[in-house]
Amino acid sequence: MTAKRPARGWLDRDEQRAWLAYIRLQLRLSYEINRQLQADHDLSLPDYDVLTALSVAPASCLAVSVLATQLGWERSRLSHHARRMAQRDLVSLDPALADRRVTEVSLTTAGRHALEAAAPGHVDLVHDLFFDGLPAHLRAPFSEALEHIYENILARGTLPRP
Amino acid sequence: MTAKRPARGWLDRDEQRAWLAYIRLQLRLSYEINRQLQADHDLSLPDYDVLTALSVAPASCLAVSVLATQLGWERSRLSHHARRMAQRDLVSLDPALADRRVTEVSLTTAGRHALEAAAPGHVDLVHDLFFDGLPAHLRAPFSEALEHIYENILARGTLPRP
DNA sequence: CGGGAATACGTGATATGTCACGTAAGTTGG
DNA sequence: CCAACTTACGTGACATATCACGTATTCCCG
Repeated sequence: MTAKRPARGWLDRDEQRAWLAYIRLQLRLSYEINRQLQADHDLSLPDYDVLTALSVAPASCLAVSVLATQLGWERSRLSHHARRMAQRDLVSLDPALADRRVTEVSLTTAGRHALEAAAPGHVDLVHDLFFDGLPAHLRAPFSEALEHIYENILARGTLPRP
Repeated sequence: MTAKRPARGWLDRDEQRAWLAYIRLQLRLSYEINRQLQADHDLSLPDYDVLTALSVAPASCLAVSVLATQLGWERSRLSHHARRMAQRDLVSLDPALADRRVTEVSLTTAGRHALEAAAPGHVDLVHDLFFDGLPAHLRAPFSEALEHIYENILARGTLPRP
């Protein structure tokens, strides 16, 4: 009985459908979102992700490692990126008092303003591209499916749990 | 009556849930997949996408523009990327006979072998991370939701339809 | 036919991401 | 209290992506 699980190395028909749908959606969507942020606000999507994560953190401030884990980035990527954002005065980097190995990334006033300026347009785009295409009756099962898959990746993936 | 559509610039509770679930899934998943391909087969995910698209094309060969549109890439990105892949002998680039403006990208024998070597491990990873987390009863609505959103993006996005 | 518009690419400068490695600060067992 | 380990980052070399622009070819229309 091999009906539910095809041979290793292959996807069955339904799986192919789901995977193709996921992949091509993801490609288009990230492209469009990146493009809008860049054109309208001089922010890349990674910039926006960093600003958003900081804005919901206590004191708008997180250690590099913690922030990297939350975003699902490698630390060294964040290290480079944060330095560049600091040059643009979107964040600031300061050694932590408690543990001097730690560097804390915090949102500057300019960074907060940039985020507040970009958020409405970004959210509108998400609405137009994403939610306007998602029929209401599918929203709950869709979220549920995403959450299940996410949990599974946390459990089996190589990256630490946030 | 503003129940179904919140003010411009914001997401309602359900929408936030769906969007957060989508974003964080996407981040982790692309990270893990990239990582495995790179570590096991010296291919990036973009490399893999190019090889896959070519492998299903007639004569394993497509014009740069056509391939770029299929992948949802800018042409110049593909131009650079294809040149690098050609240096590694994964693809070859030749001017088309019919229209000399056109460059055709085709799969080399080595490229096909690289894809065949990488595909099973890649597919297994997709299985483990993605489908093992997706309950069977959610698979159909999940695919349907993705397809609806994709269609909407094609209709409203800036990139041409494949 | 001839000349301007459109199409298909390539390129060079620059921004961004990745990998391997190094250094410094904290932690711990003897 | 100090040598070995671990943790937290930064850096430099390199790979990749993006943007603005240039060139060659084809199309189209008067």
